[in-house]
Amino acid sequence: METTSNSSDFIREIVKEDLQAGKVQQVVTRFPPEPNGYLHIGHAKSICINFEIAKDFNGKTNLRFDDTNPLKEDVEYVNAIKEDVAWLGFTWDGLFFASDYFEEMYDRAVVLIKKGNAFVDDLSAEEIRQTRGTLTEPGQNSPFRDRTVEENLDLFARMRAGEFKDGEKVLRAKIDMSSPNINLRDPVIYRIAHATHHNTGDKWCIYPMYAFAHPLEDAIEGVSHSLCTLEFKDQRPLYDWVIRECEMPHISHQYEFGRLSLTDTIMSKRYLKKLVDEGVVDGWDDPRMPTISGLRRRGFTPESIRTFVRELGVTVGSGEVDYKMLEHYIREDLKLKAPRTMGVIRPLKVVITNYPEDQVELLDAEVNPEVPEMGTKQIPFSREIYIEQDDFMEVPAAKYFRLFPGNEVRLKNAYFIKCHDVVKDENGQVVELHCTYDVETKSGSGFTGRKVKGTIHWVDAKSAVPVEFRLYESLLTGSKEDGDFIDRMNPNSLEVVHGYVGADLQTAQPQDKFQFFRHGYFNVDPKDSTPEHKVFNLIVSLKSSFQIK
RNA sequence: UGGGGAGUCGCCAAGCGGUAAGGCAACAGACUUUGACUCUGUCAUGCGAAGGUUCGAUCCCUUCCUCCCCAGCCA
Repeated sequence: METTSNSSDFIREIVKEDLQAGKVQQVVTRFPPEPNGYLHIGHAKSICINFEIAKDFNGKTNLRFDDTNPLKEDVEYVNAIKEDVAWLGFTWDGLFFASDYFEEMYDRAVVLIKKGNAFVDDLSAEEIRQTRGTLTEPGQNSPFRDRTVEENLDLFARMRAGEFKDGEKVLRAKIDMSSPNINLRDPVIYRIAHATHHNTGDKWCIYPMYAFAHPLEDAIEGVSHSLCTLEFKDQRPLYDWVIRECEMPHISHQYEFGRLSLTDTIMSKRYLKKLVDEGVVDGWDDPRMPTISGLRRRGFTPESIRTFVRELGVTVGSGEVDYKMLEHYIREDLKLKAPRTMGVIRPLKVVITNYPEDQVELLDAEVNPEVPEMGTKQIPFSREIYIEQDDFMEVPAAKYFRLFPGNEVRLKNAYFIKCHDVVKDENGQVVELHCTYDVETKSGSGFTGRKVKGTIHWVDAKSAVPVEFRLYESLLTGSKEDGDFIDRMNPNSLEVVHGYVGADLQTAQPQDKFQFFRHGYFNVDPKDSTPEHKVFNLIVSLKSSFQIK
């Protein structure tokens, strides 16, 4: 279930005003990822904002790869990003690469040089850093700042021609070394990198920097509202400077919103990559990862993510959202979509001693009690079943109304059973229960003779399908005060358990989602699940107000 | 410290001078063949602080405090 929110936000207000004032004829936004890693839930926010705002105003949205740094980028990432955006449910109007515009960017840099607004600098990276000044002190002009236009033109052409080594020269914008905004202190706009680019191969050995390339990309595509996160706020004057000084015919404007943070969640691409590279997780799509592909494998739906993001709103605040809020939206979505079924995660065998030895009966069960239209199915029941270990206590805790010696409970969709004997192994561990059932209490029979407090789930032992359950917790524990990510890794983020599901799940397919009664929502793992050995990923557990004290 | 941004319930977030929406979480109760769902209640005399303007301020002014971002030839 996806909600439609008609609430506005400060960006939509700006767009509305621009349209009304005639400043903008056509709304064009873009999602501009750098293909240097996989997309995560934070990017999902940006994707939703860009696509949905454009849609609200009958505009267009481009998917544009900001591939200006060949050292970090790879086609593997561009393919993954395309898949993730599409899976989230968005269709881009134009598919572009910053590298499509390298030639024009070069030409615009030449325009800058000719106007005396850019110069080739021989200073080393270290020297540039040292002369940039500090937060409180202005920087110093480079000794190469006053080279003639002719010399700059010649040097820049030779940079492109490959006459210089990496780091030997850069092209810098000539703005103001004493600006209180450090981004305006003659920022580097081109650097030399003799590296093979995933798109342009070895055609180029100089690459534009983000601050120079991004505004040009937007202007070239006719982007009307360039939406980015808050940390780019200080770049805005530079963004406007580049478009103006490069004499771009279309003028784009940048607006910033607060990025998404989630509790106990790593949102740093750099660190996520590290987890992948070091094998801490099973790749970018490990179900514990906050990546789009990880959430997909975990079992989240695109609708739940979109609704979550929409309900978050668009603001300039920078808070940390409770992961419980994301969980709420996936529960809400799956509540009406996921078939109900029974699975026993930690099995305890129960023998129903008064049930005929070789009898098997089929019981009716609703596919989803909340959605009668989903119909019913039949599940087998016989003398031996498995129940959850947690659903039995030899010495019951306070307010415990599940199974214990002498107590009667309802078996979901089946009969009342009462526990008579407890079988233990040599260590005193309970290994089996002997119960009796009451044939009159059959589910659906309308029996009202007596009531029981508890209903527990079960799986018929004979037809049970052994499966693997993967139970997840967040990758991090504690809070920021507890240290860096490395100190906060949760050792229990994955627990693998072997149990049983009913025969009705024999045909479950990868990515099928179910609600196991009284447990939670699970997804059939698409990577490790086979027809013979099914793996179920815990998406989110059901809420519970009961705690054994 | 210079520049930029933000401070409304535990979290997110409306509010745009007329007397604090909503969602998440939490708690209490009802219902229950999921201790789920659903339903019903409770949950900021208060909007970072202190002054001021005003009949009236979360919204305007002043000062102060706290947090986040910027000193990559990353994006």
